[in-house]
Amino acid sequence: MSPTKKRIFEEAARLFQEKGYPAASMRDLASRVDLSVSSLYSHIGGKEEILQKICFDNARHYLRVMAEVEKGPDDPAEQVRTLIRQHIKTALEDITSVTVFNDEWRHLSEPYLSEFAKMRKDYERRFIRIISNGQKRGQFTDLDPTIALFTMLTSLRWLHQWYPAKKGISKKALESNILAMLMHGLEKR
Amino acid sequence: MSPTKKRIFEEAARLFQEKGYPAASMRDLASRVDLSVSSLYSHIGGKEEILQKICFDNARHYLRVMAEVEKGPDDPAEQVRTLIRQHIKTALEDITSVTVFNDEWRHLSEPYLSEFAKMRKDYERRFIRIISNGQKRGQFTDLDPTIALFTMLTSLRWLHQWYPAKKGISKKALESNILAMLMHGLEKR
DNA sequence: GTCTATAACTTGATAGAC
DNA sequence: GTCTATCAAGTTATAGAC
Repeated sequence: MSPTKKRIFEEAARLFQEKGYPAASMRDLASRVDLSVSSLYSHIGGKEEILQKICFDNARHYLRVMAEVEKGPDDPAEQVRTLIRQHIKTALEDITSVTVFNDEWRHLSEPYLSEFAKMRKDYERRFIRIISNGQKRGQFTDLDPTIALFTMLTSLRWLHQWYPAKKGISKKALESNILAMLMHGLEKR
Repeated sequence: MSPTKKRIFEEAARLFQEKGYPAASMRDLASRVDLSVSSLYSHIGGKEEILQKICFDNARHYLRVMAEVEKGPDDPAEQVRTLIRQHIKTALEDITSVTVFNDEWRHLSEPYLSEFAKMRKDYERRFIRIISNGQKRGQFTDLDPTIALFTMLTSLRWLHQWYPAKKGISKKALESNILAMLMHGLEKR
């Protein structure tokens, strides 16, 4: 990918995060990369192409991690911990892209929207299977697996608003705190 | 409020939830309430007025609940439980409005945006104080209070996508599962 | 309160010169 | 690959008749 094209994608991700996809205009984007609007179209096919790349790159990434975890040791508690750690790691490494992936995917048009939903559903199904396994072995509390899953997945969504501002806390500390919160909860017992 | 005005606000909330505020047009809204676009303006001042009402009604509600909790028994664990229960209750009772409040507030224009941010920050500050109190008394684990707070607050944000589809599970069961997950975590110990 | 018609503006995208 | 100029469609909102 050419340097200009790369810059366009990076600035677009930032813009989509700040304003949301529909409110982000190609004029905004052009001004940020210091090009005219029409010049953008020498590098990309259109606005939605950018959203598609962000969404599917991330979806593929998460599915790849899931496949690795499934191939690894058959220990549900460790598998869940690995998945959460990966979510945190990915979110911190490329918080802009992950945020857009999380919040803006619904603005994909068909048939991309359906394709994306399928991948998402697949990921959730496989995650829930791991949680169910852990419950069968008595490692996990008998919560509804879906509730447990979504509580974990969404609890990472505040990072992009909050973490950049709070430099005092290290990535390691952040990871261990979130992991402790989700695995052990707030209350002592 | 007149019945027509009420219907406009209700349909608008649904529309904002489905498409997001910027992508929801007054034409969409007019068509849903079976009026012409111009007739909408006999009932409301404009598009953003609807968003403002949703955001500030909810913000005031949450702050009112917080005030009651602060006046109640000085037991941090019980206070946190009450707050979470209230979040779940409110979300289930008016899931559309709460979702818009959560996801679309950033599209408020000034000075409303700053006013809203102030109320939000106030709520967070007071919630964090309760968590810190619980930690000082040894009721809570020594997590970073901000991390604990946002993990709790955002973990409720998936309800609107998921709960309407999954009728098998009762509100009571949902509440106890989420509460258990946040207070005790996934893992047995 | 309702409508039709329209103003004033922004949107994504393209034509065509250089 | 860059630009200026422009298009066609969509946006919120209003004027004014009934």
